[in-house]
Amino acid sequence: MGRQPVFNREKVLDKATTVFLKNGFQGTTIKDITKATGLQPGSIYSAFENKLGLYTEVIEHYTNKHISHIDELAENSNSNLSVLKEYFHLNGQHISNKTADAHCLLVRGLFEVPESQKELRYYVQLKIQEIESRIYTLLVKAVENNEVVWEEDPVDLARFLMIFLFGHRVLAQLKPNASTVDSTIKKLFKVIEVN
Amino acid sequence: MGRQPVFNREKVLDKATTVFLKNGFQGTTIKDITKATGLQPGSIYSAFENKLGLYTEVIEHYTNKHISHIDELAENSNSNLSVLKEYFHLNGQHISNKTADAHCLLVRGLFEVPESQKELRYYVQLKIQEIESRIYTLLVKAVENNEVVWEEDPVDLARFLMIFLFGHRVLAQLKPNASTVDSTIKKLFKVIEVN
DNA sequence: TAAATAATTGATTGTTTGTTCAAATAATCA
DNA sequence: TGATTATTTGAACAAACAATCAATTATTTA
Repeated sequence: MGRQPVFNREKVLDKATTVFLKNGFQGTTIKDITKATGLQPGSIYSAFENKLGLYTEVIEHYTNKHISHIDELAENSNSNLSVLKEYFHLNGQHISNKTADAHCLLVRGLFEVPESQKELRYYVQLKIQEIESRIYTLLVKAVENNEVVWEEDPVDLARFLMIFLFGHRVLAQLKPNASTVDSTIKKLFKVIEVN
Repeated sequence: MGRQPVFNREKVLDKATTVFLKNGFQGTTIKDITKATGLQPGSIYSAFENKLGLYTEVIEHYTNKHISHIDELAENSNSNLSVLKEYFHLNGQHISNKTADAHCLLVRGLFEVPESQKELRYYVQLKIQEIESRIYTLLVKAVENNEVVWEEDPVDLARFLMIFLFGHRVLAQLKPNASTVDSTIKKLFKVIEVN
């Protein structure tokens, strides 16, 4: 009974994502959100409780998209190594794409979600772990299929790749050109690949 | 003529560094600074112009310390590779030290200094380049001395190591344990080292 | 159609923020 | 010592902020 929300929640989250991606959590005002979404403050607060509630939902939205993207890549390929490569190269293209906002909500969240927001911090860390575990699974299969050489625990290699991904997110802020980014990724895989 | 400032500028910068390191630029209020330094708002504004001026000087202060630390390491060693290793391992120890604030002002600055603050953004990028160029110089010498194997341009390897350093700064936010961090660094050097 | 229910509006609120400035204070120099 | 010059003080200010809520509007159900 009663009215249904007049706005499309997905679309609002997409627009809010863009704003948070550009300005971060602390750098984004409710006014920014009202401008971007066309919603009034009251509507935002009624739908998302408060700024942190909106931000949390934006992070969920953003991350779920990202993770299902990885899963899609994995489904449409029979080589585990090539899935990893493609994922890294797509990320690389993204961070060297000058027109896009090459921030990462999760990495950025790690820096600016204060210690006091324990739940949200934990959530961000959990989502990063989910990405790492996808990489781990792909690596284990790749080692089994002799696509990758790694004598030790694949957990370490997954962590190694994550550090590299993190590093690229920071590098993104330096607006590197695509060829530089691409060559660093190639070097990374040359290290672990069976040739 | 007239009074001299009653406070020690270095000490004030050190205390302000701690605050900015903990809360970031946007997360730090002048009140936080007055609490940490014991200075009144007026004194801060008289000495540093404004919040951004203080922050800029804090970044200078912090980075100069960091860079002279690298230079000291280089002076007190005759193996260029071991200088690099030590630098990376010291960084690794720092980010896995639970008691320390393992943020990095420069990396964090990249994320939260807004595009509009062009000068400061440029300055942060410049300081990062200074670190990269130290690493580059050490690498060139290490390759010359056959401590490191790298067929291609050392510029690429320096960039590769920087990405790794960046990645560790992000990893720091996940409070990794020291052994994990240490093993990732060892793996990194195993890749480039002559054995 | 009427009553009930829920979302939307947007001016307003109470804080918090960065910043200012006139008065007070201390150091310097002649 | 006295005059000058600078810093220090901290209350006060305007602007920006997250959040609120009574009034309004629209939708749903009976």
